[in-house]
Amino acid sequence: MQNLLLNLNPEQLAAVTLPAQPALILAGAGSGKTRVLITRIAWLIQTGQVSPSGVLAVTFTNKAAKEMMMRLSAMLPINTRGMWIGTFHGLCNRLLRAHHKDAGLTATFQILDSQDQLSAIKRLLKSLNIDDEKYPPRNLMYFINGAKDQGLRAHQVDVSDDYNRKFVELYALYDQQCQREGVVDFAELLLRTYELLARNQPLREHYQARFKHILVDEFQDTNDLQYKWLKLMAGQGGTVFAVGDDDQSIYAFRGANVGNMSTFEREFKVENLIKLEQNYRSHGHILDSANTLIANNSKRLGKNLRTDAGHGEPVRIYESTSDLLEAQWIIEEAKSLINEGATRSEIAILYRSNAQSRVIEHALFSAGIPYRVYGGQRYFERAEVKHAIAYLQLMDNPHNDSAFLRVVNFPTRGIGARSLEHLQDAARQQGISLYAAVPYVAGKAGASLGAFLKLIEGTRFEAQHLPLPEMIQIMLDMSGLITHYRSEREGADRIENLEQLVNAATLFVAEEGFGHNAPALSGPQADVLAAASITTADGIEIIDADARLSFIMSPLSAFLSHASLEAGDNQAKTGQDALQLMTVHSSKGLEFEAVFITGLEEGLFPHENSQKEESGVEEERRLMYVAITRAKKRLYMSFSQTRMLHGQTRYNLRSRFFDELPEQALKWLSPKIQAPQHSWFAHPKAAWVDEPQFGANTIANKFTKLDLGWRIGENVAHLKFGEGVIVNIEGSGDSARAQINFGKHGMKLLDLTVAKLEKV
DNA sequence: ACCAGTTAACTTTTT
DNA sequence: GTTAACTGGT
Repeated sequence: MQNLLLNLNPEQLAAVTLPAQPALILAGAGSGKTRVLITRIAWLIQTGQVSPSGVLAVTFTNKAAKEMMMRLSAMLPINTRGMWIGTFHGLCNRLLRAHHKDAGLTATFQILDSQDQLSAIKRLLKSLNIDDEKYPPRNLMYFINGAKDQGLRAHQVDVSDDYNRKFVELYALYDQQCQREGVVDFAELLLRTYELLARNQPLREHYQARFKHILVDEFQDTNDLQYKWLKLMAGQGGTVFAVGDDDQSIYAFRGANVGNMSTFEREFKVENLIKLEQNYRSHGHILDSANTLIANNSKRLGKNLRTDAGHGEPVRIYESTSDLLEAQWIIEEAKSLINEGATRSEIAILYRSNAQSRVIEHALFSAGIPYRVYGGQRYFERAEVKHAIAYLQLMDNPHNDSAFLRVVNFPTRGIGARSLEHLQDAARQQGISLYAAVPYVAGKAGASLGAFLKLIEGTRFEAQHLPLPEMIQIMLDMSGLITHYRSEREGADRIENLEQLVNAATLFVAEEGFGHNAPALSGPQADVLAAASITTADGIEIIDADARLSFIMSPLSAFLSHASLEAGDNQAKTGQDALQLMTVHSSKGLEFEAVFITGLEEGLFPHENSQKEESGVEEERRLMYVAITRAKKRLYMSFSQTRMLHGQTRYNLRSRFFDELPEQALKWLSPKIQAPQHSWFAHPKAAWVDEPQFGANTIANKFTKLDLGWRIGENVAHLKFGEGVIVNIEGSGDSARAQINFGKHGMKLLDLTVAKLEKV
């Protein structure tokens, strides 16, 4: 038996071996948070305090859940497959499948991803003849998800005005539509499970008794409903072990509530609060920068990272004149890093928003440097895969109208808008699904719809007793998808993706233990199965949800939920050693030898949409904190005076975050403040490299427009508004006015003859 | 049913 | 500058 506790620092050791009481672990970036969480589970099991089936470990991403399982099986001789380790949504899916009747769902209920949800909402609005200008589908979706994330049903939402009343009404109708179609959205998975457990006492008590230890990763990212869910699962005296970092809370925009950390502390009467402040990732100057920056936030639980690694190199800061040059500079630096022996995949280029990647990609492409962009389209989100999935969904649950509409005329089979209108009328009249309404449509339209219905039923018949991969192969052939893409010019990739679906199914069936060669249970996990069926004191039989999908649903249902819950790899194909490009958000949890944080400009980072409220700026600051703490040895930050955004040139000030960094940790590679007479000529390098790109009609000639000595792009200072950049000048002489970007004070139009402006 | 041409929008993102 | 969604013509 290996000693799990070796090589833990005193804080980590204390956290791992805490008594069975509620605990909050404040774990800074790079402090070994995941390690503590996993070792805690292993230690609890190894010391006999809990059996593997008594552990509930919740994460936010599938990646994190997988990593946890992998590392846990490396520590202990157990099969983690049957354990309750997963995402909130994955675990809820399992519970709802096992108890679908109690939850008011069909056995084959299907899960809508955000795309599906939006189209379901659009469909709803259309069927109700509601003006989607007045009630934008996207807003309605945010409204519904926001309410659900707080644990509120339509009738529980406070109505403030008529506009809101309509939203609430539509929320209720949306839920009815989903119920009719046998589908649930992501938020519904959680809310349904919550309601199931809240209402069903025997079930609740069963799971509360079962899960002796509940462990939560990234606790700062929980929303209100997830917190309530955890509270319900834990019950009285439940032991929740929450690990998180309030300084890394960057998902408030999707409902995450950092306040859950202090609420948890209060409501669970947490006596065990441990801070992990020893950082094993970054050198001193980098860490100092992170610490000094984040100290500007007001609402913090308080934490300061330290390292034994020494100061290391200073943080390098570069000011560029244009986004193009910024990209070129990044590439020059990256090149020299590689020449010095750096591995490409150990270099990351981070940006605030995806739109910024284009310039950088372009420059990398021209320079012939391999790179990888995270956050592209994922496998199960590709159109052709979505189509194939829709056929499978119809085979498993024909009342899924979204799936029906997606493929009823794809490949085209002569079912146009008119035919569908008839069908939708019939369905509405009868209050049934489109599939069920087909017999009610007469004439030519009825005939072609009938043929489609026969196709689905024929496919289901042919496939019914076959293993999942063969089932999918038959669907691909019979649906005509493969034939359709074969006739398309650029269909080869799509066909390959479709064939890939068969492979994915083969892999899935093997991994989830479906089929004949499912591994037999043995060892410490046997009790997982033993609990499969229990009878409570009241004589109510409970079918216990096992963590393995194969016990509670058919391979097809399981595969479909897998497709919705795990959209597939979010990163470009691995293989070649490549530079890593991603948003700051998607960099969370990763680390690199060298990091470039780019586009550090007012309006971009912090983003302009977040500047209205102080809490918004604080979240941006945490985002910046996350970005800084990704770097191990070398950190670059850059910003540009001009940038093409939405097709027009923007003049930005450098980010306020620069003023919040410790000067002694920084090294400015270019002058911090430029002499006014130099303006964009300030960098000889810039001017030369620039010439080819700066054609006669781009930025260069804009600078030639002089008025009263003021130039577009020039940095100025105003008594009241502080520093700004001249974005535009209109008129001339005594009617000249300048549009000036004052960063946090916003854009102002000032009369140049009146305003007291100074050159900076 | 399908194409081309026009228009409006547009942080961050996992499940 | 890009893209999705819509309009009008064939």
